[in-house]
Amino acid sequence: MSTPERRKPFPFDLFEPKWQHAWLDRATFHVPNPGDPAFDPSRPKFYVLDMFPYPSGAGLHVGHPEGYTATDIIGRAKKRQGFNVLHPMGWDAFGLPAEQYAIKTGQHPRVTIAANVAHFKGQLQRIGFGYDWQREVNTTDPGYYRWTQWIFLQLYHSWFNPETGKAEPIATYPGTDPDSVRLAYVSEAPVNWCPALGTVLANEEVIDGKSEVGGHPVERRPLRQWMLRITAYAQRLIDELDGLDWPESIKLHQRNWIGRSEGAEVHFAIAGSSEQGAWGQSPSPAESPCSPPPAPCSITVFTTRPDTLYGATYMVLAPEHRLVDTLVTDEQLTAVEEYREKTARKSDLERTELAKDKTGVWTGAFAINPVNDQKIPIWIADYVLLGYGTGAIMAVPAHDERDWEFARKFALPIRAVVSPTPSLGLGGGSSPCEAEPLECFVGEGYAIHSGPLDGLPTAAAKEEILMLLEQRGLGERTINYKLRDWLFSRQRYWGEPFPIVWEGGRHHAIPESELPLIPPDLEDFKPTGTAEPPLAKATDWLRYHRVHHERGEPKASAFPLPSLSAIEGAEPAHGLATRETNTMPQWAGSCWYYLRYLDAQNPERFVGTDAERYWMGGGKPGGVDLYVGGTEHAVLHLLYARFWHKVLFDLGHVSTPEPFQRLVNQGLILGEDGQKMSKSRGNVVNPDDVIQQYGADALRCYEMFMGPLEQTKPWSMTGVEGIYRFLARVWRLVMEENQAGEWVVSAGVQDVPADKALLKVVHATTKKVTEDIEALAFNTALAQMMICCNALTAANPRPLSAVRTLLHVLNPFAPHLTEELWDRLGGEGLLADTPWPAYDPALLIEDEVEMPVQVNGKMRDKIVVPKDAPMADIEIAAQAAPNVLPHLEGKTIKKIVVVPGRLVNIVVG
RNA sequence: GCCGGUGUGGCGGAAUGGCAGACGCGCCAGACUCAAAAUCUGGUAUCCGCAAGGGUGUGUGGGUUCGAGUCCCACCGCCGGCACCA
Repeated sequence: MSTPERRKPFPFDLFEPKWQHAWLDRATFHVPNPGDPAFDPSRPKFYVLDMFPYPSGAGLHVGHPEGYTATDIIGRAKKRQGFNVLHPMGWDAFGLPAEQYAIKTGQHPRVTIAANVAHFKGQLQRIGFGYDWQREVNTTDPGYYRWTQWIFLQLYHSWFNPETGKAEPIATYPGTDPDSVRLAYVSEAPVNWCPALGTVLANEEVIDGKSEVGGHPVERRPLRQWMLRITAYAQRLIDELDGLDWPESIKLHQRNWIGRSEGAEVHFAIAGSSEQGAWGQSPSPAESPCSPPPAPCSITVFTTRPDTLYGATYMVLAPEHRLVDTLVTDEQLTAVEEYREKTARKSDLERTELAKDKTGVWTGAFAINPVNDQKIPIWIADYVLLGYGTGAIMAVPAHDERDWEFARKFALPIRAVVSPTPSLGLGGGSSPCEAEPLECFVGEGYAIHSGPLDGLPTAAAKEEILMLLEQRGLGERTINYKLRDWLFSRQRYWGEPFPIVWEGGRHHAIPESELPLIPPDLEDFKPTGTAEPPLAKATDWLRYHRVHHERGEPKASAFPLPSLSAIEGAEPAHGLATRETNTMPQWAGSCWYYLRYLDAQNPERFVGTDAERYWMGGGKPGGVDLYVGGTEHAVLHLLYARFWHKVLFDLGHVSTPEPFQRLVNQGLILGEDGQKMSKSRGNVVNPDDVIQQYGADALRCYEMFMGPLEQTKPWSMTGVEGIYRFLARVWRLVMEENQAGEWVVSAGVQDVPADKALLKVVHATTKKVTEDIEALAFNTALAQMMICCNALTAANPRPLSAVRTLLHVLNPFAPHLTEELWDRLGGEGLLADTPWPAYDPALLIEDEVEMPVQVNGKMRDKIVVPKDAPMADIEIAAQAAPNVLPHLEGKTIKKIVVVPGRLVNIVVG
């Protein structure tokens, strides 16, 4: 015989779907835009945003609902507190994860994505999230990526004007070669090529020499690629963090990633290539045949310590440096070539992680240290990176760990020029001292053995040498950033095609009227295995036929597009032009999705002006009031989105300089074993199973009760049961079973006034929950509601008004249960539409207060005194307390500290 | 190596410089039950004590203060990130 399933403590399986449908049918969480008939301009706006998911085949894991529940609680509470709440959701569906999944299953990504989106959406709806589904976006929808392509064209048609510090239309560029300054440009630089994935990757997508997706090896390879000039915004991306309410750790992370460092570029003449001795002889740069701007006979280095220039005893170029070929002597040619080949074969991993042991070879050439005319050897070594600074350094082994190591290994001279203390420098003067220091000193101190700099503290020495270098044209102040331009093209099928055509080796934008540019419907969308993108297989699509616009140029065009024929003098209608076959990276769609939500259906613009001003407005730099997501996006997504937003802001398309005002990172949820959840560990918790067994409200409340939102914390199934029991107690507060086994409203709930103590608990709960939601302290809000529930359970009869208040404040956490009980108790309309309760602070004040009494800081007894008893009375009562007396015996009272309403401390000696 | 975070009962965690351990889990006892589950009630840091009460206690060691989990200094452990960026 089959055992009937044990009866559930409350019928969540029946009422949860019911209320989910009610919210959908009534569009409870739809919010109108300015201009819509239902729009209420008297309400303030609140834009609360989740990081939208990749709809992968695996479905949601319990990490997703953590942040999503937090924002849902905020959104539901704010709505009931009188805000127009925008809380949307969408799908980040282009890119590698989706495409890899499609390849694995052999189905077209369009098909798998549609299925995955349906799956994800169903899961989210079963948790009861109050999203405005009328604003749903999908980055792979032509109506969406049309505008991703449009934004790319804005980048393509713009340049960063250093004078104004802003992006401007390319037409304002005074130079002759606009292609050299566009924010979207083509580069031939070496890139991270991943053979297994068949694509290049951004620096950020390569971890330890392996691809972030899949962990495949990555190698360096020169390829023609689209780049976005994010480095132009480096300074603004640092500076404008200041106005944002982000965790300091994330701001710091971004600052470090951008990696600003102040220093100098110094020009070193190459010995033998021309006359040298610029320091003492020719103060005027114009007179020197070999003076800067750097001619081929000099090497420019970047340094943050120009004050150590006198200690530069050799020089190192990156092995790939352009000048190596011209510098190398015949004797050293073989060694250099061998070394360069060996380096090229090394993976990034070998070059950095494993290779703490320095390697390098001498080129045979010498440079001249411009301050003392010393001949110093020029080496190549792979500890110098081509991509940073000028790809060349002056080596100061006495004051740089890496140079020190290298100099020791190859027996190069080491010369101390900074002393940690001023006294050590006294005897030194300017006399050369070749005695090698015993250890490397990288800190700041006082210059020694440095001619005119001697005795100066490091900061002043830097200033002095910079002045001298600049006077003589031997160097200049520079600021360098670690941040590189953003490699923006991928050799994959599943991404936005570029709105670009090639003709005679040159690129041109297609007109906006031709957007969206839809990719060809390839049957075989797998990577080609070569650097040739899959789109190149679509021969028909590839051929570009210029569309003649009978109705003239499209209206939204911000800048007149150059005519192809005008530039090339060619006849484009004959198929001479071919489309760009690269596609955009996954990040493209997520760079601006928060803007599309504002006006998701707009066919005319990427976002309507009024909608953008309203939802992003509020007088702060960032428009989104609260953005919740994981730390894994601390630099990539958040930096890219800020960059695009600033470009759009500069060009006048959006009204704020920053996208996200307040950012909160939810913490990682670990498995029950305290380990990171993963399939291989078998500790993955599926939210569907939790809902099946305990209901959506229990899932939501447990995720919030686990601990502080931002903290990493382990899952516990018994913890879920604890919350489940709490929800069941709330249910039984209102409902009981009759003899037929049906749930009916309990006779214990009566319309009677609450007594004073109960009233206090209820109002204290309203206060605490209201404040804790604001502070995102959901765990303590739930703890208070448990206290309230326990107090109500003990009350007989249970006052209806008090029960209702608990339902009010519990509603954002457990929306289904509270909606059901609200309905059973005869509440009007949906609880989700009901105004948030107020509390009366007067009810929280006690007539009498209990005060602990300490003697010398140790708790001894407690006294109860009237709320506003005079200090003197309190002191007397405290000294008379039974458990205090023995501790005062034989001692003299030195002092009595009375903190009104808190405690008394009697100090005795 | 550098940067950030974090250390509180058996567990998750709570605590504007003012009663450490709220709330929940677990455990123990009791009620209900023929019995169990569920539910309800009470207890539960640790040591001494029959108890009243007392000693100790928020990673370690110092300091500031009438009073420190909280503030300051120096360490230690764990977690995360960056990593030859000149």
